[in-house]
Amino acid sequence: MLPLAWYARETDVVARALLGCALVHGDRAGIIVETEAYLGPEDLASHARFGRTARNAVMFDAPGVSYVYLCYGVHEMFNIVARRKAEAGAVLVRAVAPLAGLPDDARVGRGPGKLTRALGLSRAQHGRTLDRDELFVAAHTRVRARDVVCSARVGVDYAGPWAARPLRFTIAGHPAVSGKRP
DNA sequence: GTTCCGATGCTT
DNA sequence: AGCATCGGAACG
Repeated sequence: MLPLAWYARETDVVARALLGCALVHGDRAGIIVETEAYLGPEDLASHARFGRTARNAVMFDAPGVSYVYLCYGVHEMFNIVARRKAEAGAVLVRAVAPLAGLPDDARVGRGPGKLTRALGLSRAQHGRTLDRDELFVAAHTRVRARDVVCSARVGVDYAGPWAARPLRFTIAGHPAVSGKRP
């Protein structure tokens, strides 16, 4: 299990480091293959851009805590608070490959809304520290630097200059990465 | 194959 | 009003 201090680094560094790690919820688990870093209030794509609100408050608190919210009224999104000294920061987990307790089908964890459904994550897990048997992240597979692709984040075109920043991290060519097939 | 659109509810 | 999405319908 990764200790809470592991998340107390720059948000983009944590986003990259989460690739290949196992996200475990109860008896279900997936290997993280896609993440996005959302920086502090200056990041116009981040929920933190409006400052601290009722929804995003945990982003401003201690690292290693889950931030779960409902998107488009339909999908639960699972984030992990991660930052060093910035005012706020979180990593959106966008895709996992089945590891345990899931159908052996890359599609079930492909996309941020799909993975939360597959792993049974919802706002019930919001604000939980990731240091309990029930919900945690563990080191699993080492991912080589040349197997990591950085690109622009998905669905943030409104964010002006921040939309193009390479803050999305994927394992190159992995079948569970969201989006179109290459 | 691509593009378009409705569902659905919470946030500012 | 708009959104850190998804799946199905419509179209070529």
